[in-house]
Amino acid sequence: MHKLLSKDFFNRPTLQVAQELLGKFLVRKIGHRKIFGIITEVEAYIGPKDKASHASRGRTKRTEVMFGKPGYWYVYLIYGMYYCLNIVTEKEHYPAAVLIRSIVTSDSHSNILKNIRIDEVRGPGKVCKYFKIDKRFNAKHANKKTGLWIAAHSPSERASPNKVGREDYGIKISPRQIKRGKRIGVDYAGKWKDKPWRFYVVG
DNA sequence: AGATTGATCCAT
DNA sequence: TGGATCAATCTG
Repeated sequence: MHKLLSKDFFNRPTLQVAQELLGKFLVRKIGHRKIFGIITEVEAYIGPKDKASHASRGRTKRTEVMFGKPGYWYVYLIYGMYYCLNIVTEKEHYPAAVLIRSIVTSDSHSNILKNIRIDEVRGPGKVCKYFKIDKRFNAKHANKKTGLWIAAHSPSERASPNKVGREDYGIKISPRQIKRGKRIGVDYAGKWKDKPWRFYVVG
């Protein structure tokens, strides 16, 4: 089983969701192929007051999705060139989301826990490029029908489930592997710019 | 450090 | 309607 993360997972405090997303699998289905990666870096954008968040300008056509239901994608174009992927969190009408900044990837022939052929994709623009994500996903539910979702376990068909040392066991991130820091690229956000709402995996 | 690039938002 | 801005990335 792939254990697709559901609305209940995202309908919680954003800082908690953000940290728990580390180690989860981002999965993109294109035709019959699946691309997947393990989430290694995220940032939280929380509430209507957070000046670093697009939602601080209120409900607009663009930010509407952040005020919507948890478990939906918020995808926007930045600098006219790069897409950024967020997953909406918390209850409807409270604007919050988690930006997925980095992943590590491994194809189905690899064994992640054996550390064979792991590629890092660092930066939200590069994550979207790697997964072929664009505005079409904006405001879509994160599920298999959409073709883009988050799972607790690897979608690999090859690995055996529930065996330690196999991909399908999932990735356990210990608290000591998680670092916390300021969000990137939000120096304009006044007192909000220094909020330690970025989480990333080391080692 | 500078260029790139276009959707978005708000003040004309 | 115009123009500043921007949750980034690449090249020097």
